[in-house]
Formats: sequence, C-alpha cells, structure tokens
Amino acid sequence: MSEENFEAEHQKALQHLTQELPNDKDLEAMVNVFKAFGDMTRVKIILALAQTPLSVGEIADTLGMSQSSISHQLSVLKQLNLVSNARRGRNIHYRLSDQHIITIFNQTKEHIIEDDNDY
Amino acid sequence: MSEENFEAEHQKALQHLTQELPNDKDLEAMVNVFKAFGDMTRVKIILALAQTPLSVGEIADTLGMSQSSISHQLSVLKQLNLVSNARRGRNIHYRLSDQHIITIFNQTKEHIIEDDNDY
DNA sequence: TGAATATATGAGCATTCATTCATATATGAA
DNA sequence: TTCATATATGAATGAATGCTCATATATTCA
Repeated sequence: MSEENFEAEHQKALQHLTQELPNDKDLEAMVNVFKAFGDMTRVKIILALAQTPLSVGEIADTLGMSQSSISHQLSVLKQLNLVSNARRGRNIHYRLSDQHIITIFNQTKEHIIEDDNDY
Repeated sequence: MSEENFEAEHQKALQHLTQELPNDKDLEAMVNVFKAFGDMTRVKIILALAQTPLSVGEIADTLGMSQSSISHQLSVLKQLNLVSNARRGRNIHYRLSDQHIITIFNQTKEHIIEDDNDY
C-alpha cells in the first residue's frame, strides 16, 4: 500500500473509531470480568473449580488461605455470575457457572507462551 | 453417578488439586494480562488499536483523555507485550502486538451475553 | 541551531481493593 | 433445644493503582 493510501485509510479509520467502540455499559461488564481475573487468589479459585466443585473450606485449605478471604472472593465471583453455589450436606459447594471461562484462560495462556515473556 | 461415587471422585480430585494448578510464576503472568484488561481506559485503547494503528495523541483525542494518562497506560500495555510501537514521522504509532487479544475479548463478550447480566 | 510539536516520566494524591479480625447466620448432630 | 461446624459479612487497614501536574526528552521544521 502506498503512503497516500495508508494515510487515507488511517484517516478514514480514525473518523469512525468512536462509533465502533462498544458503549460504556457493555464495556464495563467486560472490564469487571477481567478485573475478577486480575487477582491471584480468584484465578486460583477458578482453576481449582475447573477441576471439581468445592466447598469454601476445601478451597481455603487447598490454597492455604483464610476462610474469610475465600468467602469474600467467592462472593465477588458470584456477583459476576462466574460461579454458582449450592448447599450439599453441611457445606456449600461452588462450581464454575460457565465453560467460557476456561477458554478465556487458555487463550490467555497462549498469548503468554507465544510472547515468551516472563513477568 | 451414585452418591458414593461422587464422593470418591471428589476426594480423588481434591487430592490432586494442588499439583494441577500452574506454578505461581505462570499464574502471575496470566494475572498481569488480566489486570491490564481490567481497566476501562486500557480496554478502550486496545479496542481502538484493534481497528488501526494510532499515535498517542490520536488515542488521547479519541478517548477524550490527557496525553499523559494515555502515555502512562500505553507503557503498561507495552511492558506486557500487548502493544508495540514505532516512530512514524514525528509521531509514535502504537499497534496491537498479538491477535489473541481480540479473541480473548470476544470470548469474554460471549460469556457476558450468555449470562445476560447487566453490571 | 533554535523553536515548536510529540511523547515519556516522576512525584503526589485520591480511590480502589484484598486481607484480617471479630462476629453474625445457618445447618446438622446429639 | 443446645452445641459444634460451616459460611457470610462488616469495619478497619495497608497496598496497589489511575490520574494530574510539572517537566524532561526527542524529533521536525525553519
């Protein structure tokens, strides 16, 4: 592509940029999900639940963290419909509510692997 | 599945949980990417760059934000290898460095749509 | 070279947020 | 019903973070 065409295309894309962006409400829903994924504890919870439903106590023991901390984080994940829960005996078992989550995690892993970055 | 089998399977999964989780270093790389996606400004930058490479000033104008703010956020995205940059005339143009990013965004959008939640 | 433009960067500030601690609620067992 | 166990919740605190303001750096143009 010639220099002029590049510039013309660029200007055209620039003009339509704003209207191509999703509205703030939709964006915020997306950002909130990513925020939920942007915390080590919550990611570990999700990866654990990806293998089997677990009670609050089991998660806390597995991750070596306090019951309270896990419970707080589970409520964050639940509010975003990322997990659901159900009583089972005297415990409450949590499970992933959507298989998309794992797909998203895998895609992200691939991004990291391809980039070969090590943060 | 019977109640006993459920319990047996559950115990088995529980035992292997810890070793199935990725190590902390890999997890942190993933969490850092999600953290980057967990901010409205950065998401808007990424969605804009998904359409065309843009200079810092163009992004700032498009989003109606300060040059400084955008520059700071671009440096965050660059450190994570989510964007790359190159001088073009007197400007510096940024572009997405990986198409995975868009795939991840689309997956997330689908999660939100399916859940039909409205935060 | 000197002025103008574009971008980067550091410090300061306000806000968000993850954890802890104490305590409330709810269920099952005796 | 009473005790023990499991989970939830509210307040407090320290750390992380996004933006602004001021300024530094770098490139183009005259």
